[in-house]
Amino acid sequence: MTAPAARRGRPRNEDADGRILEAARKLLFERGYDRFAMDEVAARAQVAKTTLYRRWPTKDHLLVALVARIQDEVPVADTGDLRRDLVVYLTAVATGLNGMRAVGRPGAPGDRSAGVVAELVAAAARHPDVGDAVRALFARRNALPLALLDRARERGELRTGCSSELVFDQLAGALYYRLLVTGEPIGAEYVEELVDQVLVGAAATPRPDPRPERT
Amino acid sequence: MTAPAARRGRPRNEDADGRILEAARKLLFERGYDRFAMDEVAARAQVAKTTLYRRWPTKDHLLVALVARIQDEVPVADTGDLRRDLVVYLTAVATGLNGMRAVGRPGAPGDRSAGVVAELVAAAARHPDVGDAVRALFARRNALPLALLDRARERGELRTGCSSELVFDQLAGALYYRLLVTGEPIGAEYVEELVDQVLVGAAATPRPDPRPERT
DNA sequence: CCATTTACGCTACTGCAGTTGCGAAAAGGC
DNA sequence: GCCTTTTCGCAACTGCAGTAGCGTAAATGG
Repeated sequence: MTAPAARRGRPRNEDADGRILEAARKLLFERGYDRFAMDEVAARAQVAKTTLYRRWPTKDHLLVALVARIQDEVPVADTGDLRRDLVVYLTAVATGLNGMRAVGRPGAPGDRSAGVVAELVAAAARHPDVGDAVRALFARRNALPLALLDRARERGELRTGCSSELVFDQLAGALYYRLLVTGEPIGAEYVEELVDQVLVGAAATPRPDPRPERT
Repeated sequence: MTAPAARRGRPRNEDADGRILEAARKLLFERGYDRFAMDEVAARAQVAKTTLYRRWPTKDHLLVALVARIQDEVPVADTGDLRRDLVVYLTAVATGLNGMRAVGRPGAPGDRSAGVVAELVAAAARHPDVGDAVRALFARRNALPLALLDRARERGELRTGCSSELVFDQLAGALYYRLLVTGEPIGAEYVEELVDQVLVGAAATPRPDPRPERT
């Protein structure tokens, strides 16, 4: 796959890629995406600006390349306990998202901004190819939790007629909706409530109400 | 509330506001947000660029003002049938969102972009005050469907212990997640499946499976 | 009438994304 | 060794967001 190919002309300075991405990463975390200047990335990476644009046609493209690289692998537990596994996974996602809020900003405590994630979404909307890349990124990231749901379905724990995608949309959707739209914080309690609520709707056996508070 | 106030200096040309917003609206729909130049808005509205910036400190601010103005009131039916009312409302929202995709773009049929909505979200993330405005916008828009849920709860149709906000997060979240992240189209069937699924989880009386397909 | 206050238009400026053109460097093919 | 191909660095450029300074117009208060 990673064939050297030995093409015709002067070879690319592969070393430069790393320097650029590293410089970009630092600059992004220092300043955030808006005060992130391509000229300065080039300067810090000891590279001409044109070289930079030969690799990533726009700033947005560089951003997704950066995020794709940084993206810490969210670990997926698979203990067979669907509820617990989902809570673990979504909590990790929420923690990551909360961390993305403050990237490159003065650490205001009441920060309700979606930070880098919002810029990523906007970049995906601006350039079709960036959109494809972002979707591929998410598909890769979501493959494991989706498999979790499929396996629970095979064990007979989920209703037939409700697709795993739909269930996952509800879970991830609520999280991203909070992050991107309402801006409300996403705490651990919220994640648990959410999972419980969604699983009530998705479970095959009518579960008892997880929070029986009838007085 | 709309006191003339009769302040001290030269009064604002209120007429200009309308001209600017109208010119901006047209330009936005012609070109989309990225090829939308403030200079041209000023030119079309017969106004100096500085005047423009005296009213909206950034392009992002002008955008939200524009969207807040355009925002067609989504009608809320309240027939007492929660499922039907939610489907009606969310379908209207989905239609609106789908319409937002193509704004200012060559009408590519397979358009997966989130268009203006993504820019709105990014703008909200960039400027705290824009974020507040956008959240106020959504709060206003969502007040009625939330009331719908509250009323159903009063009728005893919803489980205790699951907040209306959480239910609404699942519904709206799935829609926005599809629009902004996965980019998948949001059809009428999807909305119905979603509502059914969420209501199974939220209903007080354990509903029968809405799609019994067990063979 | 005149001073003050605020809005307007105009021009010129900075900063940054992205482009263009060109000469030089580094590889392969012969 | 020479030609071709591709990358690189450099410098100058366009386009647009946003700003600054300044003279002028339109209102209020005395």
